[in-house]
Amino acid sequence: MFELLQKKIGAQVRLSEAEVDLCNSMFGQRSIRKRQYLLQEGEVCRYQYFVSRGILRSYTTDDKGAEHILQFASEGWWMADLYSFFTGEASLYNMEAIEDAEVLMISRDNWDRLLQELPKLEHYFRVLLQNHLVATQRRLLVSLSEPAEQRYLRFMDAYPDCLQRVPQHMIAAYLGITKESLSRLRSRMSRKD
Amino acid sequence: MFELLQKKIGAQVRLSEAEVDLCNSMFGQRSIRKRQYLLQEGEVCRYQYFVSRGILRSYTTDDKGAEHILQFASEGWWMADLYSFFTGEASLYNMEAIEDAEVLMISRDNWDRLLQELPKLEHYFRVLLQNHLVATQRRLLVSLSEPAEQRYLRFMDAYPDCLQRVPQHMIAAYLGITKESLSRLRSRMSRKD
DNA sequence: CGGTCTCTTGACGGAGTTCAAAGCTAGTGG
DNA sequence: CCACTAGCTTTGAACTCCGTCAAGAGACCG
Repeated sequence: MFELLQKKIGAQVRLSEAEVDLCNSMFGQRSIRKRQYLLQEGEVCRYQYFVSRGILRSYTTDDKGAEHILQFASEGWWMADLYSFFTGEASLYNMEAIEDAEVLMISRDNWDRLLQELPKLEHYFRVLLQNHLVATQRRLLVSLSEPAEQRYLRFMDAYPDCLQRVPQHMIAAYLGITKESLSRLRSRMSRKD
Repeated sequence: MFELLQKKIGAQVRLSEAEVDLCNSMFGQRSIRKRQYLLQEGEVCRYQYFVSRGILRSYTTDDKGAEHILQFASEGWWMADLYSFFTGEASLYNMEAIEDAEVLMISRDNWDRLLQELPKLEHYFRVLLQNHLVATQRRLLVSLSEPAEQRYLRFMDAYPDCLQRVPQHMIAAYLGITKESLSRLRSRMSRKD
């Protein structure tokens, strides 16, 4: 349950056994079935989630009812609406399991306590955020500058595991195109090679 | 020169006078004229920059020669290619002054030293990154889900100061459309009201 | 002035959307 | 074990927004 979390933290920060135990004690666990929600638009995001099994997505729905996916999170990834988590404002996002999943979760109170007890962890979270920001900026520029086909190729390259586990209409919603366009694009590509 | 920087840091972390001096001593300064570069694609980003006067932009150029703007940075904003800064890899981005500007700059060595001496600052930088990430994620979803006109309205709302100081073709490059499209969009909008 | 930077306008083309329909697959219950 | 349904993918035809290419008009600066 906690091995993966500690492996990720351990890659950035050295913790004693007692510190590891303290850290783990701050987290709760939860199992969630395919198609169930961890969070729905309008609710406050009360936890940061760490995926230990399965795969989740976060997304919004626009005025026309189309979904737009912010993130897929499989084993070892974090998921949260940080704005809502820290401000207590209602979230704009939905978080849903694509497969049956298990998550570790930490509340705002425990998070504050954790960082107070183990200030070293600020470093871990800073690096985490930094990597997240770098990746998000890349994705933004790619989505502004490249046509759908290249974005799909990049996606396949960056997240090969998702290809197997995520239905295509969700990949389309991640890339910013319709499922029909992705379907056509794929058949065009397979005709070529 | 340093007041603005300390004002921003002070909003997150309380520093003694000695600590403020230590912090400031880690930064260099540089003046830069309109249209000059702080960084060009292919170079390593050796500094993180804090804008104390003027306005900068970071952008990429795609294979067709079109520019795509990642960020505008006016007084009080940070600018850097964090990936290049921390890994030493070549940067994908260009950083250029839109107006004559003054920046504070901190090298990688000094940055490491600074965080070692004043670990409290991890907190400041984590919050900074967090806010940046939240804003970038919003922008990404908006760029996937909303038509150009609404994105322009949002931009005017969020960065009214940039409207005055940044030429329109750069705003177009920020929104992900061509200068021609933005021009037409604006004339359509002014005809309405 | 002459050149560069900026914004505008027009005609045409293309990538992707919308709407509608049909096939395919997997899970559920009788 | 079959029948039925719900979710997923594919295909077609018409349309639309935006990009491309080209030309011209102001505005600012040396």
